[in-house]
Amino acid sequence: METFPRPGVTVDLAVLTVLDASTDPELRLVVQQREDPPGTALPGGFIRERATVAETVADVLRRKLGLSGPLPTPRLLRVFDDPRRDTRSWVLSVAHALSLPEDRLVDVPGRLVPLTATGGLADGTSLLFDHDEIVAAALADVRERYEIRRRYVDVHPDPDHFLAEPFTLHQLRRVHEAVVGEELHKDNFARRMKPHLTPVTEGGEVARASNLRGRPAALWRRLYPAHPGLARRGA
Amino acid sequence: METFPRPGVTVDLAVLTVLDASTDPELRLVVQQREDPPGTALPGGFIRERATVAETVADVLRRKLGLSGPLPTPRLLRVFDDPRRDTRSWVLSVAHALSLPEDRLVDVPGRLVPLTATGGLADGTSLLFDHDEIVAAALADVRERYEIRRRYVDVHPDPDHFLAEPFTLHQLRRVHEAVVGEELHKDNFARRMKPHLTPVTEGGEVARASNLRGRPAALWRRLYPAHPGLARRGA
DNA sequence: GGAATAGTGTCTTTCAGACACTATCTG
DNA sequence: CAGATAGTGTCTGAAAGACACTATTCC
Repeated sequence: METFPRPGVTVDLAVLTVLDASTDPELRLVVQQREDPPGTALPGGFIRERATVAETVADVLRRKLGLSGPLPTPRLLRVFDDPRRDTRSWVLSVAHALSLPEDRLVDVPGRLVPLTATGGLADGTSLLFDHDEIVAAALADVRERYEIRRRYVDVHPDPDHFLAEPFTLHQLRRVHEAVVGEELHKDNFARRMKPHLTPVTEGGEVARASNLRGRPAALWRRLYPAHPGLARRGA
Repeated sequence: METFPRPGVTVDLAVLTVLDASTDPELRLVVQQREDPPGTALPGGFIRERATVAETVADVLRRKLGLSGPLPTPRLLRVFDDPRRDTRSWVLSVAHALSLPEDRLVDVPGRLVPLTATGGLADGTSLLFDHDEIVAAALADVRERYEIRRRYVDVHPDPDHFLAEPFTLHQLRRVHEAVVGEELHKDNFARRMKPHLTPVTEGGEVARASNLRGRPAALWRRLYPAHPGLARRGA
């Protein structure tokens, strides 16, 4: 078997969350400061010897973000392979998107930055390397799974579990709006989601949220544990 | 910057074509014999120093299949990363699918094998490494782009240009049936495709195929050069 | 005319999109 | 009661799926 020069292989993660999911939802991205080339970048790291991509993702989350325990399946975006993407060495990035609920990111080192409609950083700054491209791909990816305007496609109320259960249809709709970046009709949204939700009951009655004003909203749970889209691509 | 052991990185290609597209279409896959581990496998090769994935795909096509010139964009399936997928060394595979019309594969070294409905080889044999998984992913990928039973999704008459122009609606439907593996209604198929086709005219009249029997069918061309799905994922 | 293939009219069902209405809470 | 929020009835338009019919050719 021939031998060839081997590229460095890293995993870069676009970690997305929705802040204030139950009150005033906003999509955010985890970024961190780096020193080696100074600047802001996505968390990432090299694949260790004979490790899988999934193991490397877990490793980056633990070492760079202090996260351990069960994790949602990272979603492959694509391989970033411009030989000049890192000026120091030949490095491929196997870029992934990962969604986490806000409560898992409270003590994370780094910042949770808002995004523009096209996936840029809302403050107008740029990330190191080609990480801006990775973020744009991650935003497109998460929107595709939350986008509800399609038929014959699996609908899931909250594929990435951004919102804690139980929730009202209003809260769920606000989360969807924060992800897809546009407003949705409450009536059509409710009709679409209800087949995939189950009402929370309490003593035979439908449990209701205690609103400050107005009619209390019914509380719901997801019917399914996870969206098929959370599974690894092609697996 | 730290240094880490680096994996070998290969590109493996599931090259698909439709044989006899205009008469009796059948979806086929290119496989080749290997010696190093003896067996049947997909064409593939290592990424050369500071080459991109796209360059490596072109390199594999030229060296392994004798193909050069303009090529359709390969579609990333996923990264196959089981550390035991190649027993000899630690090798990642960046697996791609690529579709080519039959006429570009006439002199290709290797075999054009038919597939089962689930992406296995029709003769029941297995490919080396995890290449059976790659083939299943490639079949799912091409079917997704030919699948016509969806709304709000781009329809393209023949995204991968399996069928030479001009063609009849019957020929086009047979190609779709060969790809998706099920029969389609001719009336609904025609209604769906016509907005994306333009009739071939000859002296002001609609050109027609000279059938052996029955009413001659009108000839059509694609309206668009290529399907958006042919573009690289996330690009 | 008969066989064969091409092509269309149209009915039904489904569902997104939209509007307007009703229901139930607080103060 | 008014104000606010939750939730539903229903109309319209678009398109899939299906059936049956018409059209045009060769023999």
